[in-house]
Amino acid sequence: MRQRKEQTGPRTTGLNTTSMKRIHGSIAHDLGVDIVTGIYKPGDTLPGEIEFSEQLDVSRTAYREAVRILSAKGLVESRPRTGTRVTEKERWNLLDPDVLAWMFEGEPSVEFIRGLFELRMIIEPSAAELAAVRRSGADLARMGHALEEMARHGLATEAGREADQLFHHAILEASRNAPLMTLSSTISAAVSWTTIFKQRKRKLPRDPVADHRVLYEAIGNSDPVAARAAMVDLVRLAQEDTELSL
Amino acid sequence: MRQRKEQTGPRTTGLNTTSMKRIHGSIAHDLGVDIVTGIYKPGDTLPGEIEFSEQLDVSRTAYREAVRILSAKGLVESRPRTGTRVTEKERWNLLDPDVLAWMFEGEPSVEFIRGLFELRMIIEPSAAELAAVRRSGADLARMGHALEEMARHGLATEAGREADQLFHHAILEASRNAPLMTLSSTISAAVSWTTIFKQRKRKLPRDPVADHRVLYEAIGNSDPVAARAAMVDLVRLAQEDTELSL
DNA sequence: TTGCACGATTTGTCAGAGAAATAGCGGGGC
DNA sequence: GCCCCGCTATTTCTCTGACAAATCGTGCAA
Repeated sequence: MRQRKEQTGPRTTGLNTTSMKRIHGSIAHDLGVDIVTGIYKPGDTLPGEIEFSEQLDVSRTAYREAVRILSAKGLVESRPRTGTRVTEKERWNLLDPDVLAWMFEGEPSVEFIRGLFELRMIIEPSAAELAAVRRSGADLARMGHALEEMARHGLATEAGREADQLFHHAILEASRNAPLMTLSSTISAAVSWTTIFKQRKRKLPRDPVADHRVLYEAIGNSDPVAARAAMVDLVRLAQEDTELSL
Repeated sequence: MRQRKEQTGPRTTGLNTTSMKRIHGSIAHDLGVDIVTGIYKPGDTLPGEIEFSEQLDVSRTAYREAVRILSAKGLVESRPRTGTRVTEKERWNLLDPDVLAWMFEGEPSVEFIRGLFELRMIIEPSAAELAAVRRSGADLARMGHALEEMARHGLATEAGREADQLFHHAILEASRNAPLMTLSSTISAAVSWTTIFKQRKRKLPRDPVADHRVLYEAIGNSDPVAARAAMVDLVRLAQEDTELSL
């Protein structure tokens, strides 16, 4: 016995930062998805510990640890007597990798997608600029390798998408700015979303690998102005492409 | 009995996002601070559940829930047999409000402070630009009110600092971008840090309230270019001011 | 040398019992 | 009638003790 009744099954999504192998992890995942997709709305009270644990046939301990996780990400707040309630959206840690991933398990709203691209358009050009100034040879090598992978597999493949994320990640790393680097997963999510859309909805008007190469060379030449411009191009293209698909 | 032996006492810090009233909260807080300040280094193993709970005279339950919180913020990772280890810095959610607050309970490194200001210089001017285009009358009213408060109390006071944070928060809100808004607490931390420094180390060469007013009016006039410029001025000033104090 | 089984250790899960906090209700005083 | 205060019921919080599951390392065997 002691098995979860409602195992909703892994939805077809990419990477998991939280293990999710343990029960408390999968409960946190499921509840998290239900919250960010709006099944539970801000102000709603989650099932009480006894109620929930009996319904799903798990221990109160497991449920409580799951709630701790959600609480740490700002999604819920627990208090005696009133129970555990979903907090208002403004307090959610939307940039938390898990929360972001949970958002993408549903159908994120158009505004949210737009917001993410807007953020990307703010962050990445500056990151590219910094990277052009601060990059080391090792950074450059990583970018070059990712570029090769992209060229080899094409952006429509899983491997190509992975390489794309690696490329952008390498740029963030080269910016030598720790707070900026933590946004890498956020950027990745946006990148992934874009390329998925690209894959299934449109043919690209230009060769995206070539565009990446321009950026790569600008950073290689330690030319921050060109790097910023190239990144702006890159993001704008992705943005327009996505916009057409919304 | 059942009382924590080592209650390190509330360090003199500002706001708590996590309640910390409960035992698991204070354990998470203490451990979190110890991790981000480097007492536990990446790769280190945290005390085992039995060991820790006996030493501090708390239950395994409480300790485990604390570890769940830290794990949700990317600070640690638990596995059977090997124990709970501190993860490498790259995986920490530095933009998590709690993690950020914990960083500031110690003496953050110069690079980190610089990185934070760099991020602020990237984010806030764009946010101001967006706010100038999208702000509502209510947003403007909030900013105006915060401005008045700043003028009344001066930036050297606690009330003044609070008003400053409110002002910047209102701008983020007016940008109408959810992911951007979640960076508000990050910005706040940087703002708070700056003004604290200002207060105890230097006299300002210019009237900061007047500078804020320029920004406020640019946004009021729906002038994104002027708003960006004003915000750049504001952040640069804070940055230079802080730089001198490092 | 390589592969595999096993034992030891640590986290993971469960069950049950109180303790603590608190929202809401009701009674007493004015 | 209105306000303040204490009581009660409910929910989370904490503790305890037990067993399950995972996995690293060891040592044996092929």
